[in-house]
Amino acid sequence: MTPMKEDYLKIIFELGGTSKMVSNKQISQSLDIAAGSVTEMVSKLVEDGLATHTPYAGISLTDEGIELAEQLVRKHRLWETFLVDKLDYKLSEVHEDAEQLEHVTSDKLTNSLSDFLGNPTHCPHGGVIPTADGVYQQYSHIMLSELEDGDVAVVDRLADNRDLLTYLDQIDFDLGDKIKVISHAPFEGPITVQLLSEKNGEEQREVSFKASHYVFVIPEADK
Amino acid sequence: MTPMKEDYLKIIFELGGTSKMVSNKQISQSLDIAAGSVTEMVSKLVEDGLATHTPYAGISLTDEGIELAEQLVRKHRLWETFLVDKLDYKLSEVHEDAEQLEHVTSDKLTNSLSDFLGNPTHCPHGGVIPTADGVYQQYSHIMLSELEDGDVAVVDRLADNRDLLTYLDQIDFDLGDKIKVISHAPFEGPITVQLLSEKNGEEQREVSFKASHYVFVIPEADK
DNA sequence: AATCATATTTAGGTTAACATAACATTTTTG
DNA sequence: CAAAAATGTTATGTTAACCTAAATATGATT
Ligand SMILES: [Mn+2]
Ligand SMILES: [Mn+2]
Ligand SMILES: [Mn+2]
Ligand SMILES: [Mn+2]
Repeated sequence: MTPMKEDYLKIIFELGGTSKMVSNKQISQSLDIAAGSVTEMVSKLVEDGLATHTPYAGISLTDEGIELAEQLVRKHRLWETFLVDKLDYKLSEVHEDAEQLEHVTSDKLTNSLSDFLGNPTHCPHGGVIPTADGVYQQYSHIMLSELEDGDVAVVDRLADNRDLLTYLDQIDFDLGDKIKVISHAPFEGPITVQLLSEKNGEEQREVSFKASHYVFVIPEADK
Repeated sequence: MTPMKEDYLKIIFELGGTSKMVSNKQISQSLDIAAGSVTEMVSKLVEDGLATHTPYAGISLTDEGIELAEQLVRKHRLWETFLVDKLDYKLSEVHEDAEQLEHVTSDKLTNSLSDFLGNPTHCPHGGVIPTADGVYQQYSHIMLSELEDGDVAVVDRLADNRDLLTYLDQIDFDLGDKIKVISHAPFEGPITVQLLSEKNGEEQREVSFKASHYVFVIPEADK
């Protein structure tokens, strides 16, 4: 394994390669690597028994590939937790360092770190941290964009993307906020939501249409 | 910069390349890399303005090279401190993880980590941790092997070598111990020392001739 | 001073991970 | 459904970092 192979595995995992097929283009764009190079690297992952590839159709992970990707996600998210909880990083600052650290993290280090952090179950963005034996609990996948006016939900998870997190930081929109959707502006305009926690009184936030697709929520139990 | 270039810089630094010239062979043996590859890499460091090279004579670091090497030592030793102080690693276990982590440690991470650890001045082996602005305090360089029978000294620093540390761990010989040299066995036999701290009563330790060259001490002030 | 041993450099070759460009296959669309 | 557009693959080339082996320089020994 190399850091590059690991990043390929992780992105295929994150693009849904555990269940469906992922396209060359998705990988190419996510990693900013030429399509031809992706084909080449994918064929190595196939040789290694970590992925399957049906030409022109797409790429998926094998069970072994999934296992490896999960452990990478575990390492990544443990480091994020460390950086935020212990070193006081901001949510938007954490990604680049974790992206590097994950590749030089032995199993011993991973488990020691997890213990040190109190074996956290979620990273600072709300993502689930897989356990050492690869158990990956269910997680939220309802986008804020899917809610309708009047719906109430808790912000459960944010995509791990620097630009998004910087934006949300700026408009002071946080993980854990309980919100009520007030209105949808037309033409892919922003979604206005009201913050429902005690501290926030009547405060509202406008979340851009695009950002609303990268914010995941748990809707309030029906009725 | 790449991890490999960084390791070359660091080893030249550790071999004394700040003041004298270091030979190709020393680097080659320390890194376990073929002599020809070392020549090649050194010429790249020279191109980068980090080292000077006089063919057949040797290699030294430029001021810029020294600065970079120091910051690497800083990162390495901060990680070692973290692993031992926070994650409860044994002294002999820290090296390999720190050797990797040092290469993926941004300046922000370095300084945050230092703060988190209370800005330590010494790594768990007793080595000095350079500060962010590259100040590198004086450190001990008198070897245990240089002491004579009857001399008293404090164990101040241990070379950062896994085999050595595992050995010292086994014979229960620690950093900080105050010792009195009892005897030198002939034919490069072990040095017998007595532990002088309260807890240890009359206990003695036999330190191998070879190991005694990798244990640095501060002798008790004359008389 | 000539020989021999050792250290160093140079030359030529390999592998991993990219790139670009040409070629092949799908998919979309008029 | 034919042509155009998009996507994917293959061919070829580059760079970093190694290697081995041959050539050369230095230093030690007779
Ligand atoms: Mn990564
Ligand atoms: Mn995260
Ligand atoms: Mn290293
Ligand atoms: Mn150390």
